[in-house]
Amino acid sequence: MNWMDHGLSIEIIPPKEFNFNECLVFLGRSENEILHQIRAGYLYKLVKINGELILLKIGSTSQSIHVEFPIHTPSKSVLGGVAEYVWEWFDLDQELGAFYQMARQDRVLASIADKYYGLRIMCIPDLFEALTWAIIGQQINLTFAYTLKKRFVEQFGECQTFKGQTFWFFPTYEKIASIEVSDLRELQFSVRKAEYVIGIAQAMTSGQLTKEDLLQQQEYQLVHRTLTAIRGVGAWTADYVMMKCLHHPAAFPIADVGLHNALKLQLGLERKPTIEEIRELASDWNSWQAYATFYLWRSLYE
DNA sequence: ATCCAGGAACTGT
DNA sequence: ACAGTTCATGGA
Repeated sequence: MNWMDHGLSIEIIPPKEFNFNECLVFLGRSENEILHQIRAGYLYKLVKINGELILLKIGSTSQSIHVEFPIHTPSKSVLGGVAEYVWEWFDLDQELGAFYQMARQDRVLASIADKYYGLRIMCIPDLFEALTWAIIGQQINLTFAYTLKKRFVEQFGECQTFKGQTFWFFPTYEKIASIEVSDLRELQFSVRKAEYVIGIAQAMTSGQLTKEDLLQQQEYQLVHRTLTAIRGVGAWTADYVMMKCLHHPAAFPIADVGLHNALKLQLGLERKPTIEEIRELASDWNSWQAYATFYLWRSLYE
Protein backbone atom coordinates (compact mmCIF):
# COMPACT_ATOMS: atom_id res chain seq x y z
CA MET A 1 0.00 0.00 0.00
CA ASN A 2 1.42 3.36 -1.08
CA TRP A 3 -0.09 6.50 0.45
CA MET A 4 0.69 9.82 2.09
CA ASP A 5 -0.79 11.52 5.14
CA HIS A 6 -1.49 15.21 4.49
CA GLY A 7 -3.16 15.83 7.84
CA LEU A 8 -6.65 16.80 6.70
CA SER A 9 -6.58 14.60 3.60
CA ILE A 10 -4.70 11.64 2.21
CA GLU A 11 -3.17 10.82 -1.13
CA ILE A 12 -2.97 7.29 -2.47
CA ILE A 13 -0.50 6.31 -5.18
CA PRO A 14 -2.06 3.50 -7.20
CA PRO A 15 -0.10 1.03 -9.34
CA LYS A 16 0.53 1.89 -12.97
CA GLU A 17 -2.49 0.21 -14.52
CA PHE A 18 -5.21 2.34 -12.99
CA ASN A 19 -7.85 4.71 -14.34
CA PHE A 20 -10.12 6.37 -11.78
CA ASN A 21 -12.65 7.53 -14.34
CA GLU A 22 -13.11 4.00 -15.71
CA CYS A 23 -13.86 2.87 -12.18
CA LEU A 24 -16.37 5.70 -11.77
CA VAL A 25 -18.21 4.55 -14.89
CA PHE A 26 -18.73 1.16 -13.31
CA LEU A 27 -19.76 2.66 -9.97
CA GLY A 28 -22.24 4.90 -11.73
CA ARG A 29 -24.07 2.14 -13.54
CA SER A 30 -27.25 2.28 -11.46
CA GLU A 31 -29.43 5.25 -10.57
CA ASN A 32 -30.65 3.29 -7.58
CA GLU A 33 -27.27 2.71 -5.98
CA ILE A 34 -27.51 3.88 -2.38
CA LEU A 35 -24.07 3.07 -0.96
CA HIS A 36 -22.13 5.73 -2.85
CA GLN A 37 -22.78 8.86 -4.87
CA ILE A 38 -20.93 10.45 -7.77
CA ARG A 39 -21.03 14.24 -8.18
CA ALA A 40 -18.88 16.44 -10.39
CA GLY A 41 -16.14 13.85 -10.73
CA TYR A 42 -16.02 13.13 -7.02
CA LEU A 43 -17.03 9.89 -5.36
CA TYR A 44 -18.74 10.10 -1.96
CA LYS A 45 -19.02 7.15 0.38
CA LEU A 46 -19.86 6.66 4.03
CA VAL A 47 -17.53 4.13 5.66
CA LYS A 48 -16.98 2.89 9.19
CA ILE A 49 -13.45 3.07 10.58
CA ASN A 50 -12.77 1.96 14.16
CA GLY A 51 -16.53 1.92 14.71
CA GLU A 52 -16.95 5.52 13.57
CA LEU A 53 -18.94 6.60 10.51
CA ILE A 54 -16.81 8.77 8.21
CA LEU A 55 -17.85 10.44 4.96
CA LEU A 56 -15.21 10.23 2.22
CA LYS A 57 -14.90 12.54 -0.76
CA ILE A 58 -12.65 10.82 -3.28
CA GLY A 59 -11.14 12.43 -6.35
CA SER A 60 -8.21 11.78 -8.62
CA THR A 61 -5.46 13.42 -10.63
CA SER A 62 -3.51 11.54 -13.27
CA GLN A 63 -1.01 10.24 -10.71
CA SER A 64 -2.96 9.77 -7.50
CA ILE A 65 -6.21 9.34 -5.66
CA HIS A 66 -6.97 11.91 -2.98
CA VAL A 67 -9.46 11.57 -0.15
CA GLU A 68 -10.99 14.45 1.77
CA PHE A 69 -13.31 14.47 4.77
CA PRO A 70 -16.23 16.86 4.34
CA ILE A 71 -17.65 16.31 7.84
CA HIS A 72 -14.87 15.11 10.12
CA THR A 73 -11.42 16.07 11.22
CA PRO A 74 -9.82 12.64 11.05
CA SER A 75 -7.39 11.22 13.58
CA LYS A 76 -4.15 9.56 12.47
CA SER A 77 -5.55 6.06 12.92
CA VAL A 78 -8.65 6.94 10.91
CA LEU A 79 -6.48 8.19 8.06
CA GLY A 80 -4.63 4.86 7.97
CA GLY A 81 -7.89 2.94 8.05
CA VAL A 82 -9.32 5.01 5.20
CA ALA A 83 -6.22 4.46 3.06
CA GLU A 84 -6.54 0.74 3.66
CA TYR A 85 -10.24 0.80 2.82
CA VAL A 86 -9.81 2.71 -0.45
CA TRP A 87 -6.85 0.53 -1.44
CA GLU A 88 -8.98 -2.56 -0.99
CA TRP A 89 -12.15 -1.08 -2.54
CA PHE A 90 -10.29 -0.35 -5.78
CA ASP A 91 -8.45 -3.68 -5.67
CA LEU A 92 -5.08 -1.93 -5.84
CA ASP A 93 -3.02 -4.92 -4.68
CA GLN A 94 -3.39 -6.46 -8.14
CA GLU A 95 -0.66 -5.89 -10.68
CA LEU A 96 -2.53 -6.01 -13.97
CA GLY A 97 0.44 -6.11 -16.34
CA ALA A 98 0.18 -9.86 -16.84
CA PHE A 99 -3.58 -9.60 -17.33
CA TYR A 100 -3.22 -7.11 -20.17
CA GLN A 101 -0.44 -9.16 -21.71
CA MET A 102 -2.70 -12.22 -21.77
CA ALA A 103 -5.76 -10.21 -22.86
CA ARG A 104 -4.01 -8.66 -25.88
CA GLN A 105 -3.64 -12.17 -27.34
CA ASP A 106 -7.18 -13.22 -26.48
CA ARG A 107 -10.01 -13.34 -28.98
CA VAL A 108 -12.64 -12.29 -26.43
CA LEU A 109 -10.70 -9.84 -24.30
CA ALA A 110 -8.40 -7.97 -26.70
CA SER A 111 -10.72 -5.10 -27.54
CA ILE A 112 -12.32 -4.55 -24.13
CA ALA A 113 -9.04 -4.79 -22.21
CA ASP A 114 -7.76 -1.93 -24.33
CA LYS A 115 -11.01 0.00 -24.25
CA TYR A 116 -11.39 -0.08 -20.45
CA TYR A 117 -7.67 0.01 -19.62
CA GLY A 118 -7.13 0.84 -15.96
CA LEU A 119 -10.51 -0.42 -14.78
CA ARG A 120 -10.28 -2.34 -11.52
CA ILE A 121 -12.67 -4.83 -9.98
CA MET A 122 -14.70 -2.62 -7.69
CA CYS A 123 -14.71 -4.66 -4.54
CA ILE A 124 -17.13 -5.10 -1.66
CA PRO A 125 -14.76 -5.27 1.31
CA ASP A 126 -17.53 -6.08 3.81
CA LEU A 127 -18.15 -9.86 3.66
CA PHE A 128 -21.73 -9.57 4.92
CA GLU A 129 -22.52 -6.98 2.29
CA ALA A 130 -20.91 -9.06 -0.46
CA LEU A 131 -22.88 -12.17 0.48
CA THR A 132 -26.14 -10.29 0.97
CA TRP A 133 -25.83 -8.41 -2.32
CA ALA A 134 -25.11 -11.65 -4.17
CA ILE A 135 -28.12 -13.36 -2.60
CA ILE A 136 -30.39 -10.40 -3.33
CA GLY A 137 -29.27 -10.54 -6.95
CA GLN A 138 -29.95 -14.24 -7.45
CA GLN A 139 -32.42 -14.87 -10.27
CA ILE A 140 -33.93 -11.37 -10.43
CA ASN A 141 -33.14 -8.50 -12.75
CA LEU A 142 -30.54 -5.99 -11.58
CA THR A 143 -32.98 -3.08 -11.43
CA PHE A 144 -35.17 -4.90 -8.94
CA ALA A 145 -32.06 -6.08 -7.07
CA TYR A 146 -31.04 -2.45 -6.55
CA THR A 147 -34.55 -1.63 -5.37
CA LEU A 148 -34.41 -4.43 -2.79
CA LYS A 149 -30.96 -3.35 -1.62
CA LYS A 150 -32.13 0.24 -1.25
CA ARG A 151 -35.10 -0.80 0.89
CA PHE A 152 -32.87 -3.08 2.97
CA VAL A 153 -30.28 -0.37 3.60
CA GLU A 154 -32.85 2.35 4.34
CA GLN A 155 -34.69 0.07 6.75
CA PHE A 156 -31.75 -1.40 8.67
CA GLY A 157 -28.63 0.62 7.82
CA GLU A 158 -27.10 3.75 9.31
CA CYS A 159 -26.83 7.18 7.71
CA GLN A 160 -25.40 10.65 7.96
CA THR A 161 -26.67 13.80 6.31
CA PHE A 162 -24.41 16.48 4.89
CA LYS A 163 -25.60 19.60 3.06
CA GLY A 164 -29.04 18.08 2.56
CA GLN A 165 -27.63 14.83 1.12
CA THR A 166 -28.11 11.57 3.01
CA PHE A 167 -25.32 9.00 2.85
CA TRP A 168 -25.99 5.40 3.84
CA PHE A 169 -23.93 2.67 5.44
CA PHE A 170 -24.77 -1.01 4.89
CA PRO A 171 -26.57 -2.78 7.78
CA THR A 172 -24.37 -4.72 10.17
CA TYR A 173 -24.75 -8.46 10.54
CA GLU A 174 -25.46 -7.97 14.26
CA LYS A 175 -28.52 -5.91 13.36
CA ILE A 176 -29.80 -8.39 10.75
CA ALA A 177 -29.17 -11.35 13.05
CA SER A 178 -31.93 -10.00 15.30
CA ILE A 179 -34.70 -9.45 12.73
CA GLU A 180 -37.41 -11.86 11.47
CA VAL A 181 -38.12 -13.31 8.04
CA SER A 182 -41.36 -11.30 8.04
CA ASP A 183 -39.37 -8.06 8.37
CA LEU A 184 -37.70 -8.82 5.04
CA ARG A 185 -40.87 -10.14 3.41
CA GLU A 186 -42.30 -6.64 3.89
CA LEU A 187 -39.49 -5.35 1.68
CA GLN A 188 -40.45 -8.00 -0.93
CA PHE A 189 -37.63 -10.41 -0.21
CA SER A 190 -38.69 -14.00 -0.90
CA VAL A 191 -38.95 -16.23 2.18
CA ARG A 192 -35.87 -18.11 1.01
CA LYS A 193 -33.73 -15.04 0.50
CA ALA A 194 -34.82 -13.69 3.87
CA GLU A 195 -33.81 -16.96 5.53
CA TYR A 196 -30.46 -17.01 3.74
CA VAL A 197 -29.55 -13.44 4.68
CA ILE A 198 -30.62 -13.76 8.31
CA GLY A 199 -28.90 -17.13 8.61
CA ILE A 200 -25.64 -15.67 7.35
CA ALA A 201 -26.00 -12.70 9.71
CA GLN A 202 -26.44 -15.10 12.62
CA ALA A 203 -23.45 -17.22 11.57
CA MET A 204 -21.31 -14.08 11.40
CA THR A 205 -22.59 -12.77 14.73
CA SER A 206 -21.70 -16.03 16.44
CA GLY A 207 -18.24 -15.92 14.88
CA GLN A 208 -18.70 -19.13 12.84
CA LEU A 209 -18.21 -17.21 9.60
CA THR A 210 -15.54 -14.52 9.30
CA LYS A 211 -13.70 -12.84 6.44
CA GLU A 212 -10.43 -13.40 8.26
CA ASP A 213 -10.89 -17.18 8.22
CA LEU A 214 -11.76 -17.16 4.52
CA LEU A 215 -8.72 -15.01 3.69
CA GLN A 216 -6.52 -17.33 5.70
CA GLN A 217 -7.78 -20.41 3.83
CA GLN A 218 -6.25 -18.98 0.63
CA GLU A 219 -6.65 -21.97 -1.67
CA TYR A 220 -9.43 -21.46 -4.21
CA GLN A 221 -11.04 -24.90 -3.84
CA LEU A 222 -11.03 -24.79 -0.07
CA VAL A 223 -12.59 -21.34 0.15
CA HIS A 224 -15.15 -22.28 -2.51
CA ARG A 225 -16.17 -25.38 -0.56
CA THR A 226 -16.42 -23.41 2.68
CA LEU A 227 -18.67 -20.84 1.06
CA THR A 228 -20.96 -23.27 -0.74
CA ALA A 229 -21.53 -25.11 2.53
CA ILE A 230 -23.51 -22.03 3.64
CA ARG A 231 -27.23 -22.26 2.99
CA GLY A 232 -28.11 -19.89 0.14
CA VAL A 233 -24.62 -19.90 -1.31
CA GLY A 234 -24.17 -21.93 -4.48
CA ALA A 235 -21.28 -21.97 -6.93
CA TRP A 236 -22.23 -18.64 -8.51
CA THR A 237 -22.45 -16.78 -5.21
CA ALA A 238 -19.22 -18.33 -3.93
CA ASP A 239 -17.33 -17.17 -7.03
CA TYR A 240 -18.97 -13.75 -6.91
CA VAL A 241 -17.90 -13.24 -3.29
CA MET A 242 -14.40 -14.59 -3.93
CA MET A 243 -14.08 -12.14 -6.78
CA LYS A 244 -15.59 -9.04 -5.17
CA CYS A 245 -14.61 -9.48 -1.54
CA LEU A 246 -11.81 -12.00 -1.15
CA HIS A 247 -9.67 -10.89 -4.14
CA HIS A 248 -9.27 -14.29 -5.80
CA PRO A 249 -8.20 -13.56 -9.38
CA ALA A 250 -9.24 -17.06 -10.51
CA ALA A 251 -12.81 -16.73 -9.21
CA PHE A 252 -15.10 -17.36 -12.17
CA PRO A 253 -18.91 -17.21 -11.93
CA ILE A 254 -19.21 -19.19 -15.13
CA ALA A 255 -22.99 -19.62 -14.92
CA ASP A 256 -23.57 -15.86 -14.70
CA VAL A 257 -26.22 -14.58 -17.10
CA GLY A 258 -24.49 -11.23 -17.48
CA LEU A 259 -21.29 -12.99 -18.51
CA HIS A 260 -23.24 -15.02 -21.07
CA ASN A 261 -24.89 -11.92 -22.51
CA ALA A 262 -21.58 -10.09 -22.70
CA LEU A 263 -19.92 -12.99 -24.53
CA LYS A 264 -22.81 -13.19 -26.96
CA LEU A 265 -22.48 -9.48 -27.66
CA GLN A 266 -18.68 -9.42 -27.92
CA LEU A 267 -18.60 -12.38 -30.31
CA GLY A 268 -21.72 -11.46 -32.28
CA LEU A 269 -23.36 -14.81 -31.53
CA GLU A 270 -27.01 -15.51 -32.25
CA ARG A 271 -27.48 -17.30 -28.93
CA LYS A 272 -25.78 -17.31 -25.59
CA PRO A 273 -22.77 -19.65 -25.37
CA THR A 274 -23.04 -22.91 -23.44
CA ILE A 275 -20.96 -23.56 -20.34
CA GLU A 276 -18.72 -25.87 -22.36
CA GLU A 277 -18.20 -23.22 -25.02
CA ILE A 278 -17.30 -20.70 -22.31
CA ARG A 279 -14.73 -23.08 -20.84
CA GLU A 280 -13.16 -23.24 -24.28
CA LEU A 281 -13.23 -19.45 -24.79
CA ALA A 282 -11.74 -18.97 -21.32
CA SER A 283 -9.05 -21.59 -21.66
CA ASP A 284 -6.25 -18.99 -21.63
CA TRP A 285 -7.64 -16.88 -18.79
CA ASN A 286 -5.84 -18.87 -16.10
CA SER A 287 -5.74 -16.93 -12.85
CA TRP A 288 -7.36 -13.90 -14.52
CA GLN A 289 -10.92 -15.20 -14.82
CA ALA A 290 -12.20 -12.63 -12.32
CA TYR A 291 -10.81 -9.69 -14.28
CA ALA A 292 -12.00 -11.16 -17.57
CA THR A 293 -15.50 -11.49 -16.12
CA PHE A 294 -15.46 -7.98 -14.69
CA TYR A 295 -14.37 -6.43 -17.99
CA LEU A 296 -17.12 -8.36 -19.76
CA TRP A 297 -19.67 -7.05 -17.26
CA ARG A 298 -18.36 -3.57 -17.87
CA SER A 299 -18.93 -4.04 -21.61
CA LEU A 300 -22.66 -4.35 -20.93
CA TYR A 301 -23.00 -0.71 -19.75
CA GLU A 302 -21.99 1.84 -22.30
C1' DA B 1 -49.26 -11.62 -21.95
C1' DT B 2 -44.90 -13.90 -21.95
C1' DC B 3 -40.25 -14.65 -20.97
C1' DC B 4 -36.38 -13.90 -18.42
C1' DA B 5 -33.57 -12.19 -14.63
C1' DG B 6 -25.79 -11.20 -12.13
C1' DG B 7 -29.53 -18.95 -8.71
C1' DA B 8 -30.18 -22.22 -5.12
C1' DA B 9 -32.55 -25.63 -2.47
C1' DC B 10 -35.49 -29.21 -2.59
C1' DT B 11 -37.57 -33.44 -4.46
C1' DG B 12 -37.79 -37.60 -6.90
C1' DT B 13 -35.44 -40.92 -9.71
C1' DA C 1 -24.97 -38.28 -9.65
C1' DC C 2 -28.59 -36.03 -12.18
C1' DA C 3 -32.94 -33.77 -13.91
C1' DG C 4 -37.12 -31.46 -12.92
C1' DT C 5 -39.69 -28.22 -9.76
C1' DT C 6 -40.39 -24.34 -6.73
C1' DC C 7 -39.47 -19.90 -5.05
C1' DA C 8 -40.95 -14.61 -6.18
C1' DT C 9 -41.52 -10.47 -8.51
C1' DG C 10 -40.31 -6.83 -11.59
C1' DG C 11 -38.72 -5.34 -16.26
C1' DA C 12 -38.77 -5.34 -21.07
